[in-house]
Amino acid sequence: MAPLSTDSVDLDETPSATAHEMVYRILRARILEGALAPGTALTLRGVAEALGVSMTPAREAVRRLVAERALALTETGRVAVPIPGGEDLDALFTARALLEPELARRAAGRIEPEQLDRLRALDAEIGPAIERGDAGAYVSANTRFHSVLYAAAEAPALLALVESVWLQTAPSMRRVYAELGDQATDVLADFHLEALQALAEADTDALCAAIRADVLQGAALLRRTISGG
Amino acid sequence: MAPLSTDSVDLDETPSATAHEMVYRILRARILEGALAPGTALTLRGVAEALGVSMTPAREAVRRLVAERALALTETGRVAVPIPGGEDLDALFTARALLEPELARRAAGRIEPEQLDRLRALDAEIGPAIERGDAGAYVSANTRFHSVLYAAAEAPALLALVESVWLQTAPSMRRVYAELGDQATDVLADFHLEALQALAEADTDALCAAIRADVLQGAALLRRTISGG
DNA sequence: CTGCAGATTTTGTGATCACAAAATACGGCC
DNA sequence: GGCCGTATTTTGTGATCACAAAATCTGCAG
Repeated sequence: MAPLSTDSVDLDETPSATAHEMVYRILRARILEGALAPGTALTLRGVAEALGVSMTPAREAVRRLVAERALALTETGRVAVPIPGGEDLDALFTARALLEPELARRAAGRIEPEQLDRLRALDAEIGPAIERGDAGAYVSANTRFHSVLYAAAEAPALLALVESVWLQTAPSMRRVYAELGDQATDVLADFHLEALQALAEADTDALCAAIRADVLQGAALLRRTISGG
Repeated sequence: MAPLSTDSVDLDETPSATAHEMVYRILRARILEGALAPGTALTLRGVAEALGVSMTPAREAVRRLVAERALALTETGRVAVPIPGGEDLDALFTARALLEPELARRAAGRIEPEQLDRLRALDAEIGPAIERGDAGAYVSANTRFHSVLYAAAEAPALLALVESVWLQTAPSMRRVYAELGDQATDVLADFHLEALQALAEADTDALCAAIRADVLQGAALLRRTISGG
C-alpha cells in the first residue's frame, strides 16, 4: 500500500468534501500516472488505513473505479489493477482513435485563448519529463494535455468514455515509457505541437489528424514493446 | 419506488450471488428497458426496502450505476435518472455511431451459427413488440439484439463503453418510441434484417453499414421527437 | 389564498461490527 | 527436502447505527 499519498492531487477543484470522493481522486490520479503497476493488489482495509478513513468510503471509491474498469475484481472478490492482454489494449486504442478525434473536433471551435495557453504550458512539461526519464510525469502531463483540450468540447458524456479508456491503458503505458527510457526523444514524434499549431490556425481537420496520429503512435509503441519484450 | 420488481431479470446467468450484484442487475435492466423515466428520483432506503436488502448493497449498486452514468447525483447527493439534453444525446449517438460498427466488424468474423439463431429470434420479437405498442419490450429486445451481436466480438472493453452509452440513452429512447406509437411500423426501417443478411453472407462491410444506419436512424428519430415535441 | 418561519421527516455519509470464505502460515509426515 | 492438511489470519459482504444536511410539512400571519 506504499504508493498512496495525498500530495500532488489537485485539491483545488474539490467541490465535494466527501471522504469517498477524496479516496477516489487519489486512487484515480495514482492509476493515471501509472503509479500502480498492472497486477497490483489492493485491499479495502489497506486503502482505508493508508488514507485515514473507514472501510465504507474506501469501498465506495474502489468499487467506483471497478465500474470504470480502472480496477478489476477477481472471481473471489479481491481487487487488483487489471492486466489487459494484447487484444484488450488493441481494442482500447481503437476506441481512443475513434473517439478522441471527435472530441478534438468539438473542442476546436470552442477553445478559449486561456485554455490554449494551458495546453502550451502542459506541452512544455512533457519534453523535460522525457529527458529526465520520469515516465510517471510524462504519462501524467500527456493525459492532462488531452484532458484540457477535450474539456473545451463540452461533451461530458464523450469525455467520460475516453477517460475510462485512459484509466485502463495508463498502467500499461507507464511500463512502455519506462522501458523506452532515453530512446523516447528519438522515437516519439511530437504530435502535440502539430495539434497546437492546428488550433492556432483554427484548422479543425489538421487538429483531428494530429490527435489521431498521436493516439496511433501510442498504440504502435505499445505493440512494439509487447512483441519486442 | 413502484417500478422495481425481481421478475423478468435474467437470473440464469447469475454467477455471483452477492446482494449488491442482484440489486445492480435489477436496476440496470429497469433502466435499459426504460422503466425509469428521465428525472425519476431514487433513494437508497427505497431501493433497499423494495428489494429486501439493507442499505449497504443498495448503495453499492446505485453508486455503480452512477459511475456508469446510468444514474446521476444532484449537488446534494440525491440520486435520479439523468435528463440528458439535446447536445448530450447527440454526443451519445455519435459515440454509438463510431463504436458500434467497430464492434460489428469484430463480431462478423467470429459469430457462431448458434448466436446467429439467437439474433434471428430476437429480431422476431421486435415486430410484435412494435405492433402491440410495447415500447419497453421494443427497446429491450433491440438492446439485446445489439448486445448478443457484439458479444461475439470478444472485446469486453469496447462493449462496456457502448453499454454505458445505452444506459444513458435508453430512458430517452423509451419516451421516443412510446410517443411514436403505431406510427413506428411506418417510420422504422428494419436495419436488423439487413444486418442478419450481411452476417449470413459474411459481408463485413455491409454489416457495419447496416449497424451504422440503425444507430443513425435512432439518432434522427430522437432529434425529430425532441424538436417536434 | 399566499408566503414564510419553524418543526419534523427524509436522506446520504461514514463508522463499526459480525460473519463466512479465501488466502496464508504452520507443522507434521513421507 | 518436498508436500499436504490444519490452524490462523486476512479480506470482502452486509447489517445497523449515529449524525448532519436537505427536503418536506405545518401553521400562522398578512
